[in-house]
Amino acid sequence: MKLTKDFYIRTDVVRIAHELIGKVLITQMDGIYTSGIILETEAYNGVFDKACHAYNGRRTARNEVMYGEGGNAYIYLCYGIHHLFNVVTNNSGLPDAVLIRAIYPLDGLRDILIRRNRKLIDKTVAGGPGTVSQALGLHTGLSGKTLYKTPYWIEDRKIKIDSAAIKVTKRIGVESAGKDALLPYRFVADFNYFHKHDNIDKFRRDKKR
DNA sequence: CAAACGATTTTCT
DNA sequence: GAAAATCGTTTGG
Repeated sequence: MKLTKDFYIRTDVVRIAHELIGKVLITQMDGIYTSGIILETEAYNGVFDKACHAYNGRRTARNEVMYGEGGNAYIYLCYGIHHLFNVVTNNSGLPDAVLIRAIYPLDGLRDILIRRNRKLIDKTVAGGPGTVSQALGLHTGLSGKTLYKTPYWIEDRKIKIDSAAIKVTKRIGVESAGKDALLPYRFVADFNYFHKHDNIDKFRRDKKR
């Protein structure tokens, strides 16, 4: 079932980042349906978090959507090349977000491979925040839309993950955030946890692949 | 208005 | 493992 407002507007962004592991991120646009199981996330704790775009209340045209109500997506361009997809959380005025850093490709594998210019599904197809967006067709032009309907949303398909299989670490690429760079805000499940899953097919909606 | 800088990925050695 | 690619956003003068 599709996640609704009550999931996103909660105040504990770290908990939400943890809970998003194992949920399914879906895009549907131009007649193409693609999805993946969320494998890796990072929490960005609003104005208190030096690694967050909204640290100390910084508010610009780019990050404005972070200040809106939880349940919208914040997509921005990183390093001039990569489109990074974030889930905005918390209530209006509290700019928290969760960066989706990796997925396990689930539906629309043919289209995902075409978008990524690859031949086979492996952990490099959508194993980083930039490649997640490329695999699912996400880009900055889609920033600020609601996660309750197309072109993108998140579902709970009741995929069970052993809690011991979710690693907690410091975040990637935020060294300049001082002591905040050490916070345990990153959650990771291994690609192979699903790739070797006996019954992964039952979680697919696109049975043809 | 100029310059530096990224919540990264790919390629080449 | 190092280095290039690449450009909108932010910052400084």
